[in-house]
Amino acid sequence: MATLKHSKQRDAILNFLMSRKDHPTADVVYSHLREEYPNISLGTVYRNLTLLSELGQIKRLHIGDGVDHFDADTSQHYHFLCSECGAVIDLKMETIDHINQLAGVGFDGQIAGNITYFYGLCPKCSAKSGQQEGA
Amino acid sequence: MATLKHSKQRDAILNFLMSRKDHPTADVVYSHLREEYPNISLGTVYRNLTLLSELGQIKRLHIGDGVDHFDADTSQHYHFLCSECGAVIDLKMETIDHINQLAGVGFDGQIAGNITYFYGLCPKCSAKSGQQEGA
DNA sequence: TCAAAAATAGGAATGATTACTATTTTATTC
DNA sequence: GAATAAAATAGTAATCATTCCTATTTTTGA
Repeated sequence: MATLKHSKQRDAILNFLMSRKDHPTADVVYSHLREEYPNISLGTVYRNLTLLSELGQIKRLHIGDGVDHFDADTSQHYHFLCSECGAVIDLKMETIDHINQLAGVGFDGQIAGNITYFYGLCPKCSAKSGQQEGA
Repeated sequence: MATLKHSKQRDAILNFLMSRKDHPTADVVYSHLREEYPNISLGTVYRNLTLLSELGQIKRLHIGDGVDHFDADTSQHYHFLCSECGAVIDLKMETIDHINQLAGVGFDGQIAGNITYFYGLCPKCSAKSGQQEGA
């Protein structure tokens, strides 16, 4: 893969990801892309998602639910995972990179960064649970 | 599984985990346990690791390398993942739970906690890389 | 000792992801 | 615009971690 060649499928995958504020899995991307490209293969979706993340155009998220999620927003932000419905939501918050310093205290290696995500109840599930308790 | 019955295999799995300060995968546990129990099955290892983690006696770690790791140290601590050799190392550092407050600013859901791990070069790989640069 | 419940061994099944290959598409040169 | 080489695709097979299934064995309490 010396020089990169254009592909409609890759463009469509990136465009689809950019149109979403949730964080789709490869399978979700595949399902939606098939509406426009009925013959697109899951392998193509995976290959391009991997390629795009290696190019730094998207981020691959391992949030511990056993499936990779993808995010076209490459700006600095954090993720929240709803323990109830599994939704992955962006958190626009100040950086917490100062924790790297805390982690480095008394550690002889080099801390390059951290992976952090938050969990709990998303706004929707939080509202539901509030109602039920009240009822 | 109403009442829990004793099993030598489960004890051996927990003992093995407690004897290690790294964070073995199910397959590593399986390989070592086979020395003592040549007929132990991988299914038994997985079932007991899952059971023990549900009982809160061990922790299951998703560190994003595609394989689950297990940790018999259930006390508050953080983990470091070496980008070079894949080692998982304990970091004894002060709590960073204040980041939950930061994450909650302007978020309508409920933040219950965070999953955080650090990455970079472990002490050994850090030393090696330093030598090579110098040579 | 006996019986019921739980655990095991062994292997099959699942599900996400990657690998393989013949064909198609893209980009470049004439 | 045709010829060509490189890259991408579709479709499918393979891989790998993990879970599920079932007949047999172990544990435990009476």
